[in-house]
Amino acid sequence: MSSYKSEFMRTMEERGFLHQLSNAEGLDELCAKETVTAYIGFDCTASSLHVGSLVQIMMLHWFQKTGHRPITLMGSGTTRVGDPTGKDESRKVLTDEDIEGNKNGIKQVFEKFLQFGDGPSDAMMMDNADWLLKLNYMDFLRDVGRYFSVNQMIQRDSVRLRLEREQHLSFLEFNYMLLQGYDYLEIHRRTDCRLQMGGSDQWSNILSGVDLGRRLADKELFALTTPLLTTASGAKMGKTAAGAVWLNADMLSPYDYWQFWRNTEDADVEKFLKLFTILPMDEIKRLAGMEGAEINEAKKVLATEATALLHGRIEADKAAETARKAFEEGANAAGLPTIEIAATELKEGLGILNAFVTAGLCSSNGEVRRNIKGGAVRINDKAEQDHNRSITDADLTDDGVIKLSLGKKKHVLVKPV
RNA sequence: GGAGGAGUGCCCGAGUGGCUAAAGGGGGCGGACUGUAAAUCCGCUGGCUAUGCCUACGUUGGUUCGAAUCCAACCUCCUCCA
Repeated sequence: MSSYKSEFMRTMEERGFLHQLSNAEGLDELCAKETVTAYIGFDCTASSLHVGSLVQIMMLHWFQKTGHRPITLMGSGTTRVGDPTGKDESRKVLTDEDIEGNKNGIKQVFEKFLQFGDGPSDAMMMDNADWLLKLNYMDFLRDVGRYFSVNQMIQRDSVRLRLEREQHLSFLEFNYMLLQGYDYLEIHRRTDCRLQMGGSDQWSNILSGVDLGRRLADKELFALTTPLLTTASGAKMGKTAAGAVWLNADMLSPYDYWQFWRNTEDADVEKFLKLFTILPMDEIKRLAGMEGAEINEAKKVLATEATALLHGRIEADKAAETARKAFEEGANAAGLPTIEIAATELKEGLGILNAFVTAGLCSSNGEVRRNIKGGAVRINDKAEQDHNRSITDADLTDDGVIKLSLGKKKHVLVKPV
């Protein structure tokens, strides 16, 4: 079925990673012949990546698994500029300290998916600040700027949309594509990297680098993008009830991460199994063949496998077990997200509004009030109608905790310490 | 540099002196139905120490008893001219 010779390209194709390729045959041949180096860049705009980046990370994972060398590029240099792609407005300028902090937060995730080291296919981490900060403006303009046509630059979606929407686009941001193009050239020079991958929104940025490679290094560089991920009903990937689906455990617990995958739409189960687990294809086919309520089993596998990749098998099994208890037995599973509160404070009584905000279930007292009115607020599984109610140690269950629920799916345990 | 037009809540978009925390739609959240799914239907959707107070219609000032609405300057964008 697949016409590709290299294991990497075959895998990418059958698992649904491919969207655009600059030269499919050429890349396939190269991957079949030798150990290739490829990179993907990541912005340092937040202290954790979220599931939106997971496709790219999985791609690097497979790239390494099929015998090649992946590079993760931390964009701490380009983050100082800000990628205008897909943004309505200029992003706030981040301070260098913020960027450095974000970089450190993001780094941790890669170690879960990639093996770093000095071997031929061991992953490397680079940071474009290492060369971008040293650039000399005049040299850069002359050596790189001459190859960029403003006529073409303003046709690009990232720029055109801003222009059409009558949104400000600073010259600073306008330069982003040059810098990303230059990154590719620089990484190629340093590591003989031949491939840049990324989300489909990065296509034109990647091609800038391909162009530079041909002109300044006289070498064919390759470009590969993944499809833009949306759910079957069209929503963007990566939102949950509580906000973004962060990859760092301190920003989204393994339990919540598991829940995110568990709540996948039926129509997405196969696609997600292929992209976000490393289960063999025939197993995925079997799971994806399930219908009706049975498909819930496939979703549990998806959730556990995806969670295991990120947080480890132990955490994944724990999350699955917690969910089983909470949803299938209705029990007060101890593994639910838990907040701690001083026992003395609990003795005096904690206002229900305060409690739900502290637990992170609501973002303001007003929201708690509205949810109480809407019948969504429960304490120890009992609906609560009184916004003046306090929770006290009298509410402690036999397990020594108090269970706060918002709706049917969101639960937090309060534990006195 | 000149002339004209525009900037509204998470997004789109109505509103041209008080009845406006701002129509409508989208999104989000909650409820019903289910399978912790989708679709559908219903409710909610600025904050607070809450029959009141505060913040909010690009920014800063001003007029007025009262401003998203009027005026001035500034910022950004669009169109035409130079």
